Amino acid sequence: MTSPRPSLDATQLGAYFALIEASSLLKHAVEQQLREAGDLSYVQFQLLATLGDSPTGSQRMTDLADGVVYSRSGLTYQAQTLEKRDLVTRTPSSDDERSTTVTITDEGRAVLARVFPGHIAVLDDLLFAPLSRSDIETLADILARARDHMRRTPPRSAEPRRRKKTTGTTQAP
Amino acid sequence: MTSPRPSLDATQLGAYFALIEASSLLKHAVEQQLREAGDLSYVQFQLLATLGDSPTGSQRMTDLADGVVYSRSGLTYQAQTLEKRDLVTRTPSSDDERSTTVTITDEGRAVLARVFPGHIAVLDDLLFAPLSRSDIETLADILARARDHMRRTPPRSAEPRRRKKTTGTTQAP
DNA sequence: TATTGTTATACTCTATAACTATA
DNA sequence: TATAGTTATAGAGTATAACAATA
Repeated sequence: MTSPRPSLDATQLGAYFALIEASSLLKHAVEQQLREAGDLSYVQFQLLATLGDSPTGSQRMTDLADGVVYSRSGLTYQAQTLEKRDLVTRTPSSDDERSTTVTITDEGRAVLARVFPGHIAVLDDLLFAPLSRSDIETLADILARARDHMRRTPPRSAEPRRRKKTTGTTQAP
Repeated sequence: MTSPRPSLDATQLGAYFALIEASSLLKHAVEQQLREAGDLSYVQFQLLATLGDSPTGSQRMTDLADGVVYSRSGLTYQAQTLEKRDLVTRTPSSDDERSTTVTITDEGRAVLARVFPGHIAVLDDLLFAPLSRSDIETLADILARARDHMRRTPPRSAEPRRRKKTTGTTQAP
């Protein structure tokens, strides 16, 4: 199936560790800033930012879950939390009664606006400061390719929630 | 203090998102593999791997915490969990009675060995597959610089646990 | 007094499974 | 029957603060 895997070489190990450590340190710092500036967790920020980016300010739950969160119940939990704070509203979709449309409120946008400057400052200070312009471009290019590949490659067993077209032959146990 | 921060440009945003998303997807996949293959969380794996790498198979709690975990109580919790499973032992340090020395056991090494092949397979399939040799080298270089910078730049307020040398003038409240 | 580590505790987050309702 | 979402629930993980013991 997959060829022999003796081990990783030094370069690969270095890339792996650097990726994990850098993202972990960055996320930690960002989480702290988001908590202080707007009492938001990272996931909550991601949800608000996703909605804020959308032209309508709205998204279906499932689409939100695909982008940000990994389980549906987890998203329900976060959506409830945000709704309690009046940062989003949830309404039944008009076209498909099963769906719920989540919409960012003015207050939600206000929190985003309050949080953004510090957020950017953290990124500038921590991530971009030691990198050249071309470093950043290269980084974006390489990691985007890796990310796109990962999105295309579902974790071995766990089949994707969202089956594009039932290929049919998946008749196993 | 810090100069005006209008916003991030497209490249910066791309690099930031790609970093967060790629690392998040990768970590998720790795966590699943570690859980299935050895019933380990990522932090637990990091702790075991750190100990396994050490020439003596041992580390002081504080040194472990510095490298892997963020709060000391969090490390105590994880160390207890690992000790219950006989994957590590904890003993008072001989030189400094306050310290605890954590040591990986044979069984801990066995779990590591059981988990490694799959771990590497996930990295190969998900992270390295879409990247060229030189991509990987470049990635390692850039992210290592970013990581080192972040380690040197403590989050604005929270002073580092480990004060190198008391600069003295910190005479506040 | 400062440092190392543990404990008690509270809270956030996530996931699984069962359930409802609509398509 | 399949899909969208919620609920109940349980478990893992983390952090804060108070504490004990040693330096």
